[in-house]
Amino acid sequence: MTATTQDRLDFEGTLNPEQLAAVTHRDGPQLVIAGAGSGKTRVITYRIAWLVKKQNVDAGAIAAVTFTNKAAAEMRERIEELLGLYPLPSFVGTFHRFALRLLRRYGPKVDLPRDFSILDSSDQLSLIKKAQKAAQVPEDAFRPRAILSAISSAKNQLVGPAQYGREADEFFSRKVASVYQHYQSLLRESSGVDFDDMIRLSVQLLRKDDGIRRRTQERFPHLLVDEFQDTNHAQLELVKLVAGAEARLTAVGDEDQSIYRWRGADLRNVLQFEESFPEATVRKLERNYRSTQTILDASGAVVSHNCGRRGKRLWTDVGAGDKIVLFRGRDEKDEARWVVNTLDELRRDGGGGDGPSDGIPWHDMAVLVRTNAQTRALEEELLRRGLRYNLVAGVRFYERAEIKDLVAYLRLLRNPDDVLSFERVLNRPPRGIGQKTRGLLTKIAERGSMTPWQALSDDTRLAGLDARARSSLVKFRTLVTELRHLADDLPLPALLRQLLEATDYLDQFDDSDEDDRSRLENIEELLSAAQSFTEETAYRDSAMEDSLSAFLDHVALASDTDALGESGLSLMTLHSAKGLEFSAVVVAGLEEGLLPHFNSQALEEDLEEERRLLYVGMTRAKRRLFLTTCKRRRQAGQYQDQEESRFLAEVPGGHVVAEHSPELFQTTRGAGYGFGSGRSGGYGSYGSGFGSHGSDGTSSRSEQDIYSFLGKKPKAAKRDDPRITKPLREPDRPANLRLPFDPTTPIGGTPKKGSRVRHEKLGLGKVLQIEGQGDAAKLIVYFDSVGRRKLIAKYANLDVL
DNA sequence: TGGTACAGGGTTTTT
DNA sequence: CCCTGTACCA
Repeated sequence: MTATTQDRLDFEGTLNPEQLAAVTHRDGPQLVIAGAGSGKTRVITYRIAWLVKKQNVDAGAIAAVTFTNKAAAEMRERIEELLGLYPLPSFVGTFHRFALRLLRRYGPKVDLPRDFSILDSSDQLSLIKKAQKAAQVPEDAFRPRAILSAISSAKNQLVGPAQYGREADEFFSRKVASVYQHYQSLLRESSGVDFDDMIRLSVQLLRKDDGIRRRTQERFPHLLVDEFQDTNHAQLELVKLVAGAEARLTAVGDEDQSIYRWRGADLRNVLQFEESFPEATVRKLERNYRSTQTILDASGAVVSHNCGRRGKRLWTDVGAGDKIVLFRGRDEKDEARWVVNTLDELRRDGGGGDGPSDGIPWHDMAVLVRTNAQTRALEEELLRRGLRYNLVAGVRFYERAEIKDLVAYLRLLRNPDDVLSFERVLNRPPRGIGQKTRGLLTKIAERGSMTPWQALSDDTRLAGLDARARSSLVKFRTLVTELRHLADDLPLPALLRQLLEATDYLDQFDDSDEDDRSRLENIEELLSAAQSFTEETAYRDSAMEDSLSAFLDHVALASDTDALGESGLSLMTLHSAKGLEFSAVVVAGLEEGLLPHFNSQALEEDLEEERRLLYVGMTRAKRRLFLTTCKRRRQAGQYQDQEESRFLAEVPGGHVVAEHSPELFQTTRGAGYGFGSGRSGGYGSYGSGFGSHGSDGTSSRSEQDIYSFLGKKPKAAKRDDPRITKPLREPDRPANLRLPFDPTTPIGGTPKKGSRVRHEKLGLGKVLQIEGQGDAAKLIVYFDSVGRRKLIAKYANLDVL
């Protein structure tokens, strides 16, 4: 059986010469510069297969490290395909999971408590605020986010609080130093570890303990690292320590796709690889299997304006393909209409008249934007046309309040001295322990230098509290104590159900309220996540001694993005597009201030990163690429005139066909300057397009009412959460929301209580209540399609029927 | 204690 | 415009 798999594995026949060289590389470190679409995952997985099958390396001696869970999962799957029934490498996972493994095992060596909790970014922020209070660094002068990011970059540079304090030589950094000190003690006291510390402390551990370092190196003599351009200093050090002197390391990356500088990623790790690993071999994969030559040349031309790169030239043998289309629109609505129109056209006939109709399905197309706010106009247009879409964004599952609450309960059951979880859960659901009682408890705890839980456990310490507060607190104590006993015997899903029961957690929600229903659904998904986690780990690892701990670690590190929907156009930021590909791609909003973004225009390094962002966007396209830009755009509520992005001038004119909106033609001097060659003569080439648009359009309505955005984002935006792998409901059909909108219908008078009304997007409804008067009035309307909504009369633009 | 009112600020985002 | 976070009142 394994023989068949083995026979199928034909390295020479499947890989191109460069890939083969990387896969069969002998000892010593190598850096593989893998251009977009050049098969880097294939190189990593085949190398592992090669090591195992041709070099007889024990699979258990291989560790493959990635950045995201998603990449890790994909890699695992593909290795499994290649290796068949061979045992899998003993580690395929993220940097943080790797670090976590070390720390769970050897934590005490670096002064960590046994059951430490992993803080997410909102936990971090609240701890920072506490630290600021303790350090007397006022929040209004020193924004917690700024402080946090300073501390985070210090940690990424492996600078601890003491060293930071020594080196802080100006005002701000002295404040940071002081908060950093306090923050670290608070972390310690609350048994917490943040993401940055997971790496930093692992490095510390391996540096200072020769035995553990040697054991770790012996354990993983073969190390592969993906997305090396995203590593920060601390991660590089970790790699060095694990690789050791032998350094049988394969690092794969692409400096042109480094887009996480703001998060500490250090391009020098790629550019100066040989300094970290002197014996290194550097290879390049330049053959591209994804895009047309036009797309490769154009994107390559753009990114060649960067200095910080090794340089490469991608090629393909699929031919030139269609030209890139540049659209200049009047504003973001105009842009959205054109984009949706053009893509719809493409869906129908594949576009560009080349041969028989081969439409591109919606799910194989994407619109990429720089900022999340840009998706709004696009969403609106898609909703208006009743088209389905996937918005890759939104609140992450494990960051939703109800999920965080329940997870905090679980964390508390594992470790009641986890102060953050304790405080989160203390009065949730409300049980009469408010600010005052909480403050007193904190004070008692501080006085005895203990955690709130320890203070709560000691009756004599509660003596000073008034009877009501004390009884609430004692009730809470009993609740937690009982749940902790249950936690010892019950399997996780049952424990969660008991927890919901015992806390009356679900009572806060009203089944008839839309938001509450979605919260209840989220809780159900958490339950099923716990269920499948338990089943899976039990199956994989029957010796799983502590499923609660394992689940909590899983939850803390989980956040697989993008289980992209089966159907529907994808809308996402350029950042979240990395690693994906689509037959047709639109990069929208090529304007100064957006791409490059305002805050990244000053420093050359930042600017280069913006350019790479565009490069990443362009190279997502397999066949068709569109770029759009507008004359003006509504930002933060106001229209602003926009300049075309400087990057557009870097796209070689010969690869581009320019179009512009007739609206632009009407309102500005002749558009289309700049791209002399290959202009297709302006509007109209995209068929059914513009004639109809002009008439429904912006001119007949004022700008104000166009932007009457209601309630929350459309339901479709909330779509299925990708992190949980249960079968997902289809996103709510925008068709529900679509209603014939007739701009000629006059607005018929003032809505009164009980009036039947019609809203452009929400459809028919009945006014339940009115608060306030005139334009400022707030209406509570019950809509047939979406239920209760609160609207501002002025913006709601309701038709009274 | 907890809801509702206003001010302020608004890249990107994984772990 | 929309979200968050804090201030104030029931």
